[in-house]
Amino acid sequence: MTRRNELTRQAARLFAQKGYHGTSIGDLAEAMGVQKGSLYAHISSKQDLLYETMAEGARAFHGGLDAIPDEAPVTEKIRLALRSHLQVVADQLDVATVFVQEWRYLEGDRREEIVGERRRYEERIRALFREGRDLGELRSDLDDATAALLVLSAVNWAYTWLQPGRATDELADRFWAVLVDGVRGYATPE
Amino acid sequence: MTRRNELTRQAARLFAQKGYHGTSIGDLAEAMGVQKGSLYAHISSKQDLLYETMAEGARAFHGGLDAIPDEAPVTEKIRLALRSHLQVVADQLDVATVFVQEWRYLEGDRREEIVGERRRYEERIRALFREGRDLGELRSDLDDATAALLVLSAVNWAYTWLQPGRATDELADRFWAVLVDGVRGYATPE
DNA sequence: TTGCTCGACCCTAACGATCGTTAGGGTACC
DNA sequence: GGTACCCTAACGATCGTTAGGGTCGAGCAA
Repeated sequence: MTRRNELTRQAARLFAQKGYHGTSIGDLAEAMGVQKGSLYAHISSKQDLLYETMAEGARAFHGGLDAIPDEAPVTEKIRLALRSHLQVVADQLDVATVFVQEWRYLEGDRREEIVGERRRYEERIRALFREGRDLGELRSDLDDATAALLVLSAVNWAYTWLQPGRATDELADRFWAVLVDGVRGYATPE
Repeated sequence: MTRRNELTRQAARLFAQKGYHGTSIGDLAEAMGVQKGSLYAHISSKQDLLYETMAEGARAFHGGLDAIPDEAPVTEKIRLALRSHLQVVADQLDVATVFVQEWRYLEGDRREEIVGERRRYEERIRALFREGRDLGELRSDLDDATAALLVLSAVNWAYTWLQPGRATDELADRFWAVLVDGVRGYATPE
């Protein structure tokens, strides 16, 4: 683990804990056991650290979806997507936290870039529900945009309550069970 | 509208837009068309403004739930709770935004107070699902804690996408429809 | 009507602290 | 002789906050 990587990790941790603007270069230096001026041997600005954390988050979330097999049934793909997302949050809680709530402090082109990654990710999730309805694997009268929004919102909030120690996959499956069959437990015949 | 109230409103707006630490007293003064020192005729610290916004948020969210009739069926109560929550977010988007994502910058006792209000609110939602399962209005094998977590997470994220102009109640009902009957549309017989 | 007070509101000017960043020099290991 | 790493010391800017003084209209007494 190079010194540079350690700095990125500490930055993710502190940004997650106290926010980007709430974390000073001095805080970061203290966490590294170093004078604050010394950090500039590794970075050229505080923004660098934010951007790097965001880029790592984007990579992790997209990478998770990439592993989902194309030929699986849609409900299964949704289940795997839920697992993947929560797994990323659990494995890299700090990075995920920053990715979700500190992106607005990015400046310039990097901001547009990360916003684009976020949008692309959401679009991939939305596509699952659209596809599922079109293929007849989900109910024909499904409001797929709303369903996708429900799921995306839920997992985007996961960083606030997810405990990395706990069985994350099982939790994802429980989410999935509620989502797929609803809370009432019998379908309304049309 | 007193000058003091106008300041609180501007604070909510700026805190929502740029974050608590990202908003300076100078920014607030500029929004009020005043020199920054002048603000201290109205407040005694920047924290005051944050606390006040949070308190207003807590009041609004709890007030919404209070209007739900006790004797209604549980599924109906859940529908009304969804409507109420989204309505508060739509009506007071700035306040809701700050309430949801800036609470961690509160300091001292006020922080504990607001955290308590948040927890109490979530408990009221959880109770709906527990009660619904116990009364047999929801499926008997329902994981009520997970269902509540799903809903709470989804609505807590609403401030990021909700557009106050759009038909909020209808949107809440669409959420409810997905939640109640699921995306698959037929129950798995056990 | 005039004169006076009071409260609401704002000003300028500065305080000490902290911010992110830079310059220039030093040590130690490959 | 690099290369990786860290130091001290300071820069100008901005932070939240305070002190002290000023303006203006409403309310009331003469």
